[in-house]
Amino acid sequence: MDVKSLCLGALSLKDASGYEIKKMFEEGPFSHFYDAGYGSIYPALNKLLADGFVTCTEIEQEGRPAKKVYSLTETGLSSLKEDLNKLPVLDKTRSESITMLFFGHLLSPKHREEILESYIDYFRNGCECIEGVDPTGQPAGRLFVRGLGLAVYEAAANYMEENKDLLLSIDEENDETEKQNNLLVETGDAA
Amino acid sequence: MDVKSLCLGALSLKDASGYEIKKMFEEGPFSHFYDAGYGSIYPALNKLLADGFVTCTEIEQEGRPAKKVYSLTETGLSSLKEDLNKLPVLDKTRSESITMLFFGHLLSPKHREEILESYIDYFRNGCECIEGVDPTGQPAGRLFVRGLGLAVYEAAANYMEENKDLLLSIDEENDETEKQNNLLVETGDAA
DNA sequence: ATAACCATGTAAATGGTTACATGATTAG
DNA sequence: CTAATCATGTAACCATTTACATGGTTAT
Repeated sequence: MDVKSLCLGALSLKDASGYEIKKMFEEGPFSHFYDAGYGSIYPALNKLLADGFVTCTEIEQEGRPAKKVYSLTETGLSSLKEDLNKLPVLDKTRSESITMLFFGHLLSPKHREEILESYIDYFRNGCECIEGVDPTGQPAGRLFVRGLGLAVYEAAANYMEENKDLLLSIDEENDETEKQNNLLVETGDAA
Repeated sequence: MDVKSLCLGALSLKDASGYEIKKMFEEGPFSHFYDAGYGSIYPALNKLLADGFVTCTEIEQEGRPAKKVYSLTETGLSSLKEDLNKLPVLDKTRSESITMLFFGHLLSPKHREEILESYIDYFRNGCECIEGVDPTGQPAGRLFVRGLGLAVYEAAANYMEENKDLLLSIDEENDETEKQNNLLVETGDAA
């Protein structure tokens, strides 16, 4: 599963241009479990076009640049189904916020709280973003994923709010160490 | 934040060899929010050694290959703290399981259930894996992250178990479409 | 005016995975 | 006897990100 398959997936929902596919990835429910930039979408679409998995119609617009709208072909749909019927690769999550909180004892209290608060905001925004999309009439798969995203984001935000003090308590525990650490950061001149 | 910073982080907990760092990533609470293979860890350690961020002691062992145990230097610790005091990059999650369930209507009912069940197992195993590590005496940061992982995994597993029927109900809704889709998969000969 | 949005693309750089290479020991 | 564990490393490959390049329109 790469950006090519992802584009095929997006096009299975509706015909779209590269620009619109990007929007689908970052605005729709898509954004919460996969992402892709222009630098990967445009080459992917050109590759799919060359392979006959999509067709392309150039559409002139008044007062806007022309856009290339892509449609799935029958071979494109078959290819997508083949991808979809493989066994999924295990999830890969890369969270710098969690990594930083994990090493909370090396952080200044101020920065630790800053990270915590913006991470809570991140999940609350995620919830709002999902809730903002009207689920009426959506197929079961998308409803399921929507609910899963909501459940996970809410659980994360709630846990963090309820356990803030666990992280903030480091201050009292390690007060002396903290001071030394901060001194080191101020003094140290690493590359 | 790359594998180099991650190695510095691991070494801030205790001195270790590349092999041991890998184990920390895949067994400890680490595994749930970041991962790295030998192909990135060994080059990272050599780079860190060349930069003076770590020192290396070769330790001969009876009946085992010699191992290189790395320790953080003062500049290494400063560098780690610098990394840690930046603003974290937003989480990046890549879930093929969710992508596949999202396109549930294009999946055979059997495969859809298979993905769902093994995804639930994945989260349940994640919980067991986290619970399997004794939290006694761990610093606040690690306790916090431990609890967060547990909360998120439990929420995901519970949601999926409670809403299984949402996905399995696609069969009745789209019975005719399904048959056509399956026919297409069997007939189609995409590259 | 200035930023944001619409719209497409390429090239270089980054960073990581996979496969390969080696080899002894121990547990099932 | 076979698989797993311990232990290190390189080279090729791959995918994606970032920076660059261009340019009109619309909203603030």
